[in-house]
Amino acid sequence: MAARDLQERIKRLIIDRRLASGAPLPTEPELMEHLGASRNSVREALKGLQAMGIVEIRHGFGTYVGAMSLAPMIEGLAFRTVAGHYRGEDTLLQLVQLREAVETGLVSRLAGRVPEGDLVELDALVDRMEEQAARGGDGIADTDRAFHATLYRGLDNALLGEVMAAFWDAFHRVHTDLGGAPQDPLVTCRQHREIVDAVRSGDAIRAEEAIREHFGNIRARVSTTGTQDPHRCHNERV
Amino acid sequence: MAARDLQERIKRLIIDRRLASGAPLPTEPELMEHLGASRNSVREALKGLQAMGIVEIRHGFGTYVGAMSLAPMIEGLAFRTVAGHYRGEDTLLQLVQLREAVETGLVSRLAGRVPEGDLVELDALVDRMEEQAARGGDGIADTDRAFHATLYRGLDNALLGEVMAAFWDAFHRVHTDLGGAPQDPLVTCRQHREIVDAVRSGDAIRAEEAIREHFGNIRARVSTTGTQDPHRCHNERV
DNA sequence: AAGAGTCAGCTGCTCTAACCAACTGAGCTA
DNA sequence: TAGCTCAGTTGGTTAGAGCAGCTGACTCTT
Repeated sequence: MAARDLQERIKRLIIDRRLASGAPLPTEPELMEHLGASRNSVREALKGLQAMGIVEIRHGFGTYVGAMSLAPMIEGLAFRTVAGHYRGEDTLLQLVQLREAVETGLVSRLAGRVPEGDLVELDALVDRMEEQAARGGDGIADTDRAFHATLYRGLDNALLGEVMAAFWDAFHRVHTDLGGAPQDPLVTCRQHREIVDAVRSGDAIRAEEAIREHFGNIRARVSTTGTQDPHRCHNERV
Repeated sequence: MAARDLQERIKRLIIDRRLASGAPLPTEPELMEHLGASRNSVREALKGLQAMGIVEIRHGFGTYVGAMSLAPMIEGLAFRTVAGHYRGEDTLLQLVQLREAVETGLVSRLAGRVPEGDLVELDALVDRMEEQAARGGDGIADTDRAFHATLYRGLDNALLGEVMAAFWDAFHRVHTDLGGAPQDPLVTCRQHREIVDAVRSGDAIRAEEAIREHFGNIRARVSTTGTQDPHRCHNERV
């Protein structure tokens, strides 16, 4: 009763005081008095808000308004996918399809509208990706993530970009946790190059096709990922 | 230190034991012993997991594996949007654009692929919507939600449908909380009818255009929503 | 014998009080 | 002046007690 209520009241406090991300919240004793609850209840409420990214707690320093990033969503999506996977569901494939559906829709809108500066940056990222592929593939995942982030920057909508990045993160994290088959770096590089070229040419159909082929490659890898016993890979992050 | 770790260990417990949604978790005393932590720490960890929808706590009954729905994501998105809005940011518009971008991408894929049964259901929903519009608009929001949910059912991907529904919920909740301008029911009905017809005809371009017009209408409403003082509408849910 | 009411026992919820650990900043020392 | 130390603040953790909601078995009534 009280706990749920406390969370709402703390949220209202943030709204009412127009607190921006990073702004300090009252200390625990202050919140205790302001909310008329015990320390324990206040802390439990804060823990819940922390899990939602609304609040950020720094030991020995204070409590602050959180970045409200989509990190909690990534957490939830990833766990949901891993848990479902181990119970024999096709959750990982669904996650890939989610990304594919959304990204094909977005890229056709992007075709021909990406600023030249971003296109140059994308080219550079693919260059780096090829370089990393030649050296064994170290750090290629980060480059891949940067590629997608840069691509969707042209949409001029921070939220949209964040959501795309969140889906990418969730997929990547689950895939590595589950010990999925690594991608062929050369094929991946070629596909990314094609995406840049297609977007630059302004051909929406071709861009969509390029994304679809890229995801077709990913889907193939996912399908080969069998259900492993979780006890066998205890370094996984869930 | 311990709290974050405890959450991970509880998550691993769910994974390792292959617990499905609704399965009972150990009681608090059992978790205390199993995890070697105090009651308080265990509870704080559970509160965090509860906020992420991973765990469901029922007073006087027990703790269970949660439905892992996207409800927490809705919560986070909604709060982020409301908080940003009151600080003068265009967060609500960004949320609409997110929906528009994603749904236009999906509907073009849906065109001509929706099963006849779903199409009939969509027709019935629009019929009901028109009826509700004539009677003053009561319950029209629920029908609208059902419409979008039914539409994307044809994608045959539960996760995708849930994400769409989550975006709808987040927008709707924020819009009502902020006391946004109500839509013109008749226009909305006409636009939904057009969407069904377009999808049935199999014309992807037309379907996309129908969705875009629908969102153009929504965007217009959003733009007229000024920043109100939160103290003036205390029945808002944040 | 069937039904309703009661109570014991589980469960999670809240509170108090004390101590531990991380960080900051003022003041001291070299 | 530069660096160190230490006291004070903040959150982290533990402990123990009592409150509150739910279940199921027991008992009493009909």
